[in-house]
Amino acid sequence: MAPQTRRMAFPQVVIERDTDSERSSSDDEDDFDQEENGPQSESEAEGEVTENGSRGKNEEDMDSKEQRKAPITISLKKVCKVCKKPGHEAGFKGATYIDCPMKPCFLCKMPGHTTMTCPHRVATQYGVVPAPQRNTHNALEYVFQRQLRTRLPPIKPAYVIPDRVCCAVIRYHSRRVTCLEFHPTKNNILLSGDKKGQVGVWDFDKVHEKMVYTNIHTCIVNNMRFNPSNDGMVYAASSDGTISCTDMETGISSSLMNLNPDGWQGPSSWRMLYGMDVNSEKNVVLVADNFGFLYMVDMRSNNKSGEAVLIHKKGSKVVGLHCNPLHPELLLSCGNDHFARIWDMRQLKAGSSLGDLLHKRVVNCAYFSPLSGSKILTTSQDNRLRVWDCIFGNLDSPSREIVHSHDFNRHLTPFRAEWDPKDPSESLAVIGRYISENYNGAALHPIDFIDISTGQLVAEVMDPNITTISPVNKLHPRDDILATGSSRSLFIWKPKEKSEVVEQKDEGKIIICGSTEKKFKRKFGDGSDDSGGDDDGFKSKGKNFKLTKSRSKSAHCPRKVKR
DNA sequence: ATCCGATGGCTCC
DNA sequence: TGGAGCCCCTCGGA
Repeated sequence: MAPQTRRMAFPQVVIERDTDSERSSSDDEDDFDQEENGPQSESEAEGEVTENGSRGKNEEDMDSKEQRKAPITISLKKVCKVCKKPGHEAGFKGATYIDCPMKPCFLCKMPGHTTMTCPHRVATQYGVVPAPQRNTHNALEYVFQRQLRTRLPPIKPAYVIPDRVCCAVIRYHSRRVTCLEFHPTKNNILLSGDKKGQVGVWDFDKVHEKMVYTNIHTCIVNNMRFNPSNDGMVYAASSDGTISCTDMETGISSSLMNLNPDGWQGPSSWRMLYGMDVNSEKNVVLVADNFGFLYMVDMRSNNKSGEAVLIHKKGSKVVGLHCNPLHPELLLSCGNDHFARIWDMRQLKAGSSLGDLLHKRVVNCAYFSPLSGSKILTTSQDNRLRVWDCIFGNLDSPSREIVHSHDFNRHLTPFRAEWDPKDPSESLAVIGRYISENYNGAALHPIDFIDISTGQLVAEVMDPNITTISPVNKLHPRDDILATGSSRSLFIWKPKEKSEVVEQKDEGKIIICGSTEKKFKRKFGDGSDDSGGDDDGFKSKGKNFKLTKSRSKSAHCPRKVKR
């Protein structure tokens, strides 16, 4: 197979097909056949495995006869760890993952090919299902076209992609990061929540200062929002069943609501809060739980307002809530019942949704577009982003489906495609990628920038030192900055040219937190490892860590991935 | 180096 | 409807 290049605008990274993969079958023969009796056919090998697997009552007799005849030869023929059949083997060959050919494509879920040859991987816009031509000219759509569409400039501006890590805190959290939120007015403050319930307040202009509040929640922080009338206060919804309201300066926190006042009575009664948003027009915090219910808390009185409303299938998790930025009466919810739903806040009762957007799998998140609020973008575990171009039009099917790898659901924070809040054309979204690519010998998981109006991959950003998956990403509301939560670490990305011109005092710093500092010092290179000669040194208060820039074609990766 | 476990959703019965 | 068992690229700690 000829090497294939991925179609992309920026950065230019040539993906070389790992030649190991192409000779994998011959490798199998060479590496795994331990027989001394010469070559053996596939069927014989299979028979041998079967025999080993079904050793019955006569096994001792057979063994003794064979012992007398000839020395025992044990076949070490390996079987595929996925389908348990011999002849092929799924797993990493170097930094390239070889799929089991017996399974449907891991990326697009269609049978007949593997991820390696999936057309969506070779050219990502291949899988975009275009918007159907509809003739639905209703009055609402007419109003929308006249009043709202005119606010959007007809020509898309050039995208600015933050693609260089300018600072990072390694192991800032003690468990994996679950959510991020930029401060609404202070440009350099990033909030992060983790699986343990801790909330970090990171000033990425003062990288060395670590501030993590540990007493706010007892388990997963699922969503955070700032109080729109007091940006020193932040609300957080947690799987401990509480909404917290915390003063960012002091860390003093109060609980607005507790769904488990009697403590742990078993998993069937424990309520967890997932989706959350604030509606500043109506002065309420909206939260939803793992049993399908929506709750509202008045922000002025801090009292629960009204009764809980069943908005998704009873007993299913409601993972996302989003208030429309322009129409305060519109609410969008999504959950594990495979639906995203549009609601009228004035008529909130079970079964009265304005629209039900069906997905094939769990919906990780659903967001209105950030400026006009007239589009919807959802991330579903069926490896597809879905776009509805106009919420006032026909909602029966999405305008576009974009195949994208983000379906791993266990042990990882769910991936969420996030709008770029600065993009006036409302077409740029960012989302981490689950599947890895072989970038010059390292298996890296890029963060993708996708033009959701075309399905085209605008950019994939990665850094050779970030070998973990980055499911949590958020774009800055005003600056060209991307924040990433990857495992327990936080990263701040800026555009290359910009960060080279505007050097801030702590720019380019990496701080390693926690008890495993020595281990990470080795990993990131303190002179003792073979990380190559031309890395950029990042000096930070008496320590000297190295972090290589994201490179384009000449990218090299100091740390080979061993699997 | 290797193993293990925390975990969530899905399918099958 | 509910429980058992399964699962395909994790990640970090013992």
